[in-house]
Amino acid sequence: MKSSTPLAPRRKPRQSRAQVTCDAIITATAQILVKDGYDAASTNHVARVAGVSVGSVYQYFSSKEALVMAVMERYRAEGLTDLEEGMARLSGATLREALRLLIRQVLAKKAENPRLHQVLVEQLPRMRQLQQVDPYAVRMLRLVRDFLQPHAREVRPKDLDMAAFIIFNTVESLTHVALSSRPDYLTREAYVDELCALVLGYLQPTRESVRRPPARTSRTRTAATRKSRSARNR
Amino acid sequence: MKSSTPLAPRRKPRQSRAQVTCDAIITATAQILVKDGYDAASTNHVARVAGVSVGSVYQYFSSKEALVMAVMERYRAEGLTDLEEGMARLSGATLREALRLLIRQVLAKKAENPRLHQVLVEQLPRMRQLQQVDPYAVRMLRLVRDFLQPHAREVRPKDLDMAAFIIFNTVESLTHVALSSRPDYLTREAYVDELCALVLGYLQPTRESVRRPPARTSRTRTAATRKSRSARNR
Amino acid sequence: MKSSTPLAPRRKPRQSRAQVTCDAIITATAQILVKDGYDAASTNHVARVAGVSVGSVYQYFSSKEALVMAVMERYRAEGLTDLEEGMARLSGATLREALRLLIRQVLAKKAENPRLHQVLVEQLPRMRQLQQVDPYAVRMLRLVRDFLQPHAREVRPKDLDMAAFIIFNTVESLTHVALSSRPDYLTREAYVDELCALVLGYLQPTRESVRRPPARTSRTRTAATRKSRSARNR
Amino acid sequence: MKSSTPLAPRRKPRQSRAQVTCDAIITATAQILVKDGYDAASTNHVARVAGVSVGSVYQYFSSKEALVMAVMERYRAEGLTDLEEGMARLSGATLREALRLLIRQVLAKKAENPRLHQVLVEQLPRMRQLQQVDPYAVRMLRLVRDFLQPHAREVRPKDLDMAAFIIFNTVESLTHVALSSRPDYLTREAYVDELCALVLGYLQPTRESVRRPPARTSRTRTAATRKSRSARNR
DNA sequence: GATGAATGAGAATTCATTCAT
DNA sequence: GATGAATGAATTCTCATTCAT
Repeated sequence: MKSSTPLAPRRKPRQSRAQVTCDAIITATAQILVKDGYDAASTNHVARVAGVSVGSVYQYFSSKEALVMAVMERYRAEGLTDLEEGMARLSGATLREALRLLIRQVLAKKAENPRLHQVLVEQLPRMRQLQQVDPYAVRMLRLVRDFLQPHAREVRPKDLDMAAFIIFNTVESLTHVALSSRPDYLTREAYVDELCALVLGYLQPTRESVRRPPARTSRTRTAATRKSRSARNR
Repeated sequence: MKSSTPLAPRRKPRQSRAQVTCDAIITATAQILVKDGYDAASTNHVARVAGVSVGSVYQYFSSKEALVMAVMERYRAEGLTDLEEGMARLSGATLREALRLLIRQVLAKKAENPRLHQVLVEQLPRMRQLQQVDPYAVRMLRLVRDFLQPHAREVRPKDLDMAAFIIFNTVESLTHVALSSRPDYLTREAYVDELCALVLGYLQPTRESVRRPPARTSRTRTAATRKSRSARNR
Repeated sequence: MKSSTPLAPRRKPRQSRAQVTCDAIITATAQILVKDGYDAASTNHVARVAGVSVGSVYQYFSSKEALVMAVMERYRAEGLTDLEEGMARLSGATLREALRLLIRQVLAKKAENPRLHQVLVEQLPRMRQLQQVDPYAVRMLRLVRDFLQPHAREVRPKDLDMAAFIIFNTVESLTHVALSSRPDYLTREAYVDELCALVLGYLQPTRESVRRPPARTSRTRTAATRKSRSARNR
Repeated sequence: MKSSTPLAPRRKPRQSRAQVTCDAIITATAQILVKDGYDAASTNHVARVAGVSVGSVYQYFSSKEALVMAVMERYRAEGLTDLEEGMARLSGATLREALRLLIRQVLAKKAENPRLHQVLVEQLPRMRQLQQVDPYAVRMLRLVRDFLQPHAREVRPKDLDMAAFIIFNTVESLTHVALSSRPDYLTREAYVDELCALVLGYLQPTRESVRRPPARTSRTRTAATRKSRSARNR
């Protein structure tokens, strides 16, 4: 349908005024994506909103796709940075604590600008057809894997790459799908609990992994919990 | 952008000839979606492939969206039926066995026509904007919930609706994402194992839920594992 | 720069109203080419002048080039037919007489619509890049060759294909160039004389080939002419 | 369409550095014309290839047309000089010898850079619309006329201006058309022979003008030929 | 019911040209 | 003199949709 044009920005602006223009264009694109969706983000519309001429848009972006790509890039770079920082702050936390923090962060990030998130995720497959590899996804997975690595022995899955893939995508998807079809879940602490239970139950199926607040002596607690649950379910 | 037209087929054709035409149109649309993607599925193209005139397409479908919607409807109806039948065949199976069967079925279904699945999933959000509620999703969730209900006492989550939501979307998403970015996973039994572990670990976190074939001496081994892990975590 | 699109008309119109539209489009294109030149013949402009929508233009012609091609085709078909008819009327004429008639006809044809002729000739090379072979040119040359064939023994050149090529292009070019840079020549009988002299001198260098009116007994006349000319040149 | 801007270079650069820039621009234009054709020769592209900014291009050339014009000018000036030199070397040669040399030279010149020649010839008409008179053509014709002048008495045509026009354009056109549609002819000595025959037959129709090497006993053979032909024609 | 010709708004993209720095 | 960012009119072409036959 479309000959594959390179999606990378066309030229790196050298003069500062060019940088301003370039930023304005990306920002305008994001705005339109949020307000009116992908189809409304025509290059002319973007130019108009950015307060520049179409020509300027094409000076920096070789196509409409490149434009969306740039927004995506920016958004995902943020996500990556956030996650990196989040993880940096995690030293000393238990796996359970760490997971809860990270899941909460992912939810918060997406809830921050749900519309943009939504539109970008919807366009991802389209972009992937054009870009063979998705360096962002690769780095994200690596991050999760590196997070799991030190816990390798406490954790059931042997294939940490697959585990990272599963965990990352589970959290992403469940956040995303809640966002679009059960927004009420996003504000319910129970949902976070369940996500944590899901991931922890996957990583450490023999532990009781859901009760909050975290107990001190895991062995005893587990036994207790198990008993009490049987009681409840009776 | 677009005035919201009703997406239901325009007329239920009563004559069998008309039914044939209508089917041909849906089939043609599906074909094109699979072969060339959403953008290529122009109404004229569909008409040509279906061997009818554009006029006839508009006789049965009020818009392009209605067309895609019909394909989606058909595809999802199949999925629903499959799941219903799958569940019907489940009587007597343990939760673990049942889950494995169902997960395998979902994977198989999607792998059957990955391209169509992909395109339709990509278009889902677009459709959702037009249809506020997604009756298919509702029924799917109900099905999963009804499946969980009899196991309510063996299972940790108390909010079975949320559990159904989480399980259903987890399996769907992980199948989908594997399809598009890790097709190799689809053929690896280990991936099915992990999905089962994920869901079972969520539903029954205190049980050992992954080893295959299912261990007979689970209690002992579980205890042992638990001990060694506690040791490590100390 | 441009991926090579097929230049043949897109669809043969089946309904008569379509034929009307199609003709109107070609006629409008020709008009614009004549009045404003190639660059002005934008598809929108053509549509406007033809009194149809751009969409209709693209229904029948796959690109702007196809449009010009159609005009060319029509114009050249006329030229071919004219030449065929002209030759049919030639039975019994001597080579000299025949040539004079044909040359006069070519000149007349081009003078008939000089502007159109000019524009089309200018665009020929562009079209040739798109169409590998030029069937019209082939047929024209064959026509000239077939005209020479019966005279093969009266005529000096042995390679009749090359002779046809040379004669045809000489007459064409000299007509064309006169048209664009010496329009005064077109109305001067002397110019026709010279063209005849050129071609005849090429075909039959030993004959005296220019004097008008045609003499009866060629042998005597030739001798006489030769003598008188020497006298003049003295 | 376009307001008629003067086509002469904007400023004659006096500083040598500027001259270098100016040359670089013309050379770049020529290069692009050769490699990618007229449409690809955008001013920005030219600037990039020339290693200057668009602004600099417009410092020296008032428009894109002026740019192409400059290339044309340069190319044609070469042609003119070549012809002048060629003629200067001709003293003592017979008309026949002279013609053969000149024709060969024209062919060689065009074959030297066929692509450039082609592009420029295609653009000639466009340029002519802007420049009413073509001083180059005028000078070329004068040159040919001056060449004919001394032979005025050996030569049939009396209107030497028209003769120059015809000869010049015949040779030019037949070279050009061979270049673009019968490149094989360019390397065949027979083609040169035929061109010579054409021109000589035009200038001196009573002489035998084609046999090569030039016959010494032309009178006898000519007579013989004439006889046999008359016989055939009888 | 069916056809397919016609529509036309609107999309992406280019490129000659200007002008502030 | 030189730069290159910015311009924006203009162009090609598509496609969902309508409606006369």
